[in-house]
Amino acid sequence: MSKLRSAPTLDDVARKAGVSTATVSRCLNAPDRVVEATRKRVMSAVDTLGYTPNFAARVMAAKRSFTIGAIIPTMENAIFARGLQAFQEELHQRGYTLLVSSSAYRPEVEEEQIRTLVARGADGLLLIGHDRDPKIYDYLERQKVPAMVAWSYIPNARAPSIGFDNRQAMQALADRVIGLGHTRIAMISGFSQGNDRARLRIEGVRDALRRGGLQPDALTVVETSYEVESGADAFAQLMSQNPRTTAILCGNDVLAAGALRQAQNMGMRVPENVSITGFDDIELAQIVSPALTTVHVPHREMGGKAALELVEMVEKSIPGSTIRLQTDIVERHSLGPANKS
Amino acid sequence: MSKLRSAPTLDDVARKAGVSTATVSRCLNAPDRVVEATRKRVMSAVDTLGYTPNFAARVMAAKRSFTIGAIIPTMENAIFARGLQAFQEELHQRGYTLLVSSSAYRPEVEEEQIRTLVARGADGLLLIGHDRDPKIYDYLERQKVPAMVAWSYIPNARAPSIGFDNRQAMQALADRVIGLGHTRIAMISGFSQGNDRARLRIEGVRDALRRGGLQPDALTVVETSYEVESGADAFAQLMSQNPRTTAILCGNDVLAAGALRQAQNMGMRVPENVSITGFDDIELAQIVSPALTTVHVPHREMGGKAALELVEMVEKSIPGSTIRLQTDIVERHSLGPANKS
DNA sequence: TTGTAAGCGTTATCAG
DNA sequence: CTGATAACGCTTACAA
Repeated sequence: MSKLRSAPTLDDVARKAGVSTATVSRCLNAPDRVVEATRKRVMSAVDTLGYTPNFAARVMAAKRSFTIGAIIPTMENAIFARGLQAFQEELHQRGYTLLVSSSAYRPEVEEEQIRTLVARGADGLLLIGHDRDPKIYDYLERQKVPAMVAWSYIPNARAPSIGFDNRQAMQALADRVIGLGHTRIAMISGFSQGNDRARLRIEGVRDALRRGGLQPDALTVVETSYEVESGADAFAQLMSQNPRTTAILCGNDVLAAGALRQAQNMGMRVPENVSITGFDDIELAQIVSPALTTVHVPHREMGGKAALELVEMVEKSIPGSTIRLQTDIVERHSLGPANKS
Repeated sequence: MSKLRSAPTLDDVARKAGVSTATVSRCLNAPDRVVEATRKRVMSAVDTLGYTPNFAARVMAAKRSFTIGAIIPTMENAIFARGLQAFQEELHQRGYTLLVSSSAYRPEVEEEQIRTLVARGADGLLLIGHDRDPKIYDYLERQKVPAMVAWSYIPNARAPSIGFDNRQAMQALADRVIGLGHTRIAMISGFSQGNDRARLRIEGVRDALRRGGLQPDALTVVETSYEVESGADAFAQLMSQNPRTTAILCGNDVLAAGALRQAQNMGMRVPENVSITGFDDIELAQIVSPALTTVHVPHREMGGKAALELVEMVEKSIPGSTIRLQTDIVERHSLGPANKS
């Protein structure tokens, strides 16, 4: 009693090839465990029928989904795009499929999505940054779903991570700014609450201030959402608070692009009147003019290695190691010497 | 014989609440079909156990996955990001999860991903643009997986679509350019092969040329990949071919941003020496300077309505209707009157 | 309103 | 090397 025009099943293939379903299954999953002759017969049945295995059934039976989930804070700008693309390419090569969802920087949303992904049988998870309710790590451990953190390097954290030292990277950039003679410095950051990357970058600036003999506490930081518009607003606010500011360090390139636009709208020249720096080195950094001096992050390398590492964790049930990547400063044209006014 | 520390199942909940698995299932899927008292008991069992339904099992049994798949050409720039975000938000509200994958503008990859998504039990699919092997539509029909096309409006196509008339939209912009006195016009487009949006936009420019009494065949079009860098290269090429060109229409904002940068690198002023226009009105368009005159596309509206329509198609098994959205020209500063040199 | 039990399409264990 | 057959966890007629 053939179901009408429904997708062919293992059974259909088995019947057509005159073998058992077990054999068909083997042909697909362990081809070497079946003789050439039958394998051929089965394979031809497979594609004359246009058979595709039913995913849900496979997951249920095998208790593996060959699926990796990733939850990123946002898809609305390119910050995570390139790294994720590399991540997905690497996974694909290894036979895994990537499921992406975005949390809009909301911890509750992220938590819900983690649970959803786990319920869907994700074999492993990629998370951005370390900051989250410890319960989540407990949950993941109980469920035995390995997770890898990216975009942040923190050794001995709850989860292994691949990334760079946000604090040190930002400090290096701030050192440079200070070295150029800037003393009246301000910062535009993303919200640091629950965001270790943002928090550490602020700390990095303070470190540099301290090293440069300046008052770290005097640093004015405006925290805002990661949008161009917000960067623009923050810039205006900072400038009205202290018009003599000569350098504004931004938590990322998106914010910097906004600050830059606002500076120009206010009739200021960059970097002659005010210097602006970014972070991430996304494409945007090269598009604005003047192009942004920023911190280059090896996004593709990070994504690719994250995939490799996570797959290892999944397949060998090992803890996973923490990997540190280097960043470097790319000098373009938005940072110049302090204007001795 | 309790499996050690494995995720709790329906059975565990049923036992704990002293009811049958059927009842628990009902509590979760049709709460009104069970009396308040038992429902409460069940629900409390559910969350003391921290129960989450097993997705694969649910899909197998219900033959529904509450999952919608979307395949977009790229995640590397923001073209599809905003629309997709709206799409996902709307789906989420209706209890669906979105699975995204990107095909890197490669038809074979797209086809494979469509099959993967279907095998995973996607209840419906969102595809970008109409151009693809007709076999794919046949396949989708056989599998009874409804698909909706976005970013392009073409009535009576194989699949219902939501989008705008790419040809007419580009024509309107080109009309404006011509109205400003430009006659030596060139175009930078994405590859038009297998990309109806790109192809129709080129046609739109030709239409405008024709209406303006100019030679449509004389239009030089450079086709390239949708990257800033490519836009820059194309601009250089176009200018060396015909240095007297006064306006360059670009297939999208990314290309336009590249062209703009290249123009400036070559020491040309925009729009005084050459006008450049974009398409899409992504954030980028406002960030570059001069800001791009471009075609505004209602991305969020498109994404939101696509979700609504697709869910309807899935739930009511109806064909789905084709919806046309309006675009409009947003005038910023990259387009000016023709320079009568 | 609730329970019983038959699938759903694979994989995996055991025999043969 | 291949074939039966028992799970896997849930939904859903059908009965009670």
